[in-house]
Amino acid sequence: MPRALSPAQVEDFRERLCAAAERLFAEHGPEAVTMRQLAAELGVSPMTPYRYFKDKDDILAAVRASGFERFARAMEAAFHGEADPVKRSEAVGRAYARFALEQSDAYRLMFDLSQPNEADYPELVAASARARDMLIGQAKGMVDAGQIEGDPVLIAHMLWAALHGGLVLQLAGKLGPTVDPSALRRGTFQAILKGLAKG
Amino acid sequence: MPRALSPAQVEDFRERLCAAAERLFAEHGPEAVTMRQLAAELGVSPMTPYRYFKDKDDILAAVRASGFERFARAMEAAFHGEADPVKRSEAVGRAYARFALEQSDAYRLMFDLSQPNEADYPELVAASARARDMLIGQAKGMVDAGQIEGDPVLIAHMLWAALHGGLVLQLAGKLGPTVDPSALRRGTFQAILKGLAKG
DNA sequence: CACCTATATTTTACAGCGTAAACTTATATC
DNA sequence: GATATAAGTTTACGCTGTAAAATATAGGTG
Repeated sequence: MPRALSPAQVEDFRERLCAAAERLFAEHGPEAVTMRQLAAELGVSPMTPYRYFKDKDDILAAVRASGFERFARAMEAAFHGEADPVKRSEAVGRAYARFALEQSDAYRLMFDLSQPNEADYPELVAASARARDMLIGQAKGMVDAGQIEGDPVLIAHMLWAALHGGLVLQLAGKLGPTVDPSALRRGTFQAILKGLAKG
Repeated sequence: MPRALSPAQVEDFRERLCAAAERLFAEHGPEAVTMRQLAAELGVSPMTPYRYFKDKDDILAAVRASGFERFARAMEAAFHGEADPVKRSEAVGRAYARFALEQSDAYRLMFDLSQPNEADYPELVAASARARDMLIGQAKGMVDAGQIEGDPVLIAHMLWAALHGGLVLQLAGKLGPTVDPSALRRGTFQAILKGLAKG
């Protein structure tokens, strides 16, 4: 079918390849997955993906960006499902943790420290920023509601860092056998909010 | 010089190779560093390292273990430099953050999510546990001093997760331009301790 | 209809990878 | 000094990502 691939066809191929890549990257790690495997998965020759992606790194960036998009969507859904600022913040926090644990492969890829080529991929930057803005808006809601006091941006990052840190230690298997990850998250959240309480 | 390599010679070669590997891994990422480069760095043939390490993964594990060892030493030094439990906890926290930032390449390698082969390398497990025990002991000190209340193990992990999370977000460049990383760490620490304060 | 042209796709090819196996070299023991 | 043995090198193989060349297929034009 040469002569002009429609944008829809291009997008379709990109999505199918990303889906396969996410599954394989998650299962074996990005380094262990070869372009030949990826191509075989879609039933095309090894060089075909290069018409749709610059190179293997570009595929990884696309997979990570799609992860950030689903991540942002999950938190936005939780946000819109609750009206009360405190309940909202709890719901967003739960959505965050649920995403990280249920789609831990995606989460791992998204926050992998050894992949900081981020700046080269605008889509990735945008999707990542969307997730961060979500968290900041949510902290602002709690401050505006008079629940806590302080700079909403700083507070958002405090909660984010604590949540992310706990999840990352859990995923890395560094939590020690007696620590319940869920209790850790709840305890940290409560302690921080109590520490920031107004008055 | 065949016939029997003394343990000291073996250890010497291992250490020299680890030093070179840490530098190169940090600079280019472990995947981008080849065995041939590593060998050339020591002036030996590409296969010589295989007499001292099982394979490339084994070298990475050794580098990470040595990072954890220096990490534990840095915190232990901070611990012994202060007597008061609260000052101690602050000093250990500062030592933690200083290590993560000054030796960020090592820290990155140590906590890289995509390297969970940990269990296969007892040395690595031991060195990692030593760092964790340090943090737990320090939280216990604060609880015993009556400063805060709760399960010391849980509290240690709360502080650890918050600290690690903030550092990891900082190293991944996800903090946003208006957030001062140091203020973030201090704020989180204070909020958690205030939230856990006795009475 | 046939033909040409533009592009999607495949084929081929290459340098470089980790490392197994064969080979070389040099000493410690007899 | 001969020999056994371990350290170190060379060679070789099946991979990898991907550049370049070759092929196949569609639409526009006569």
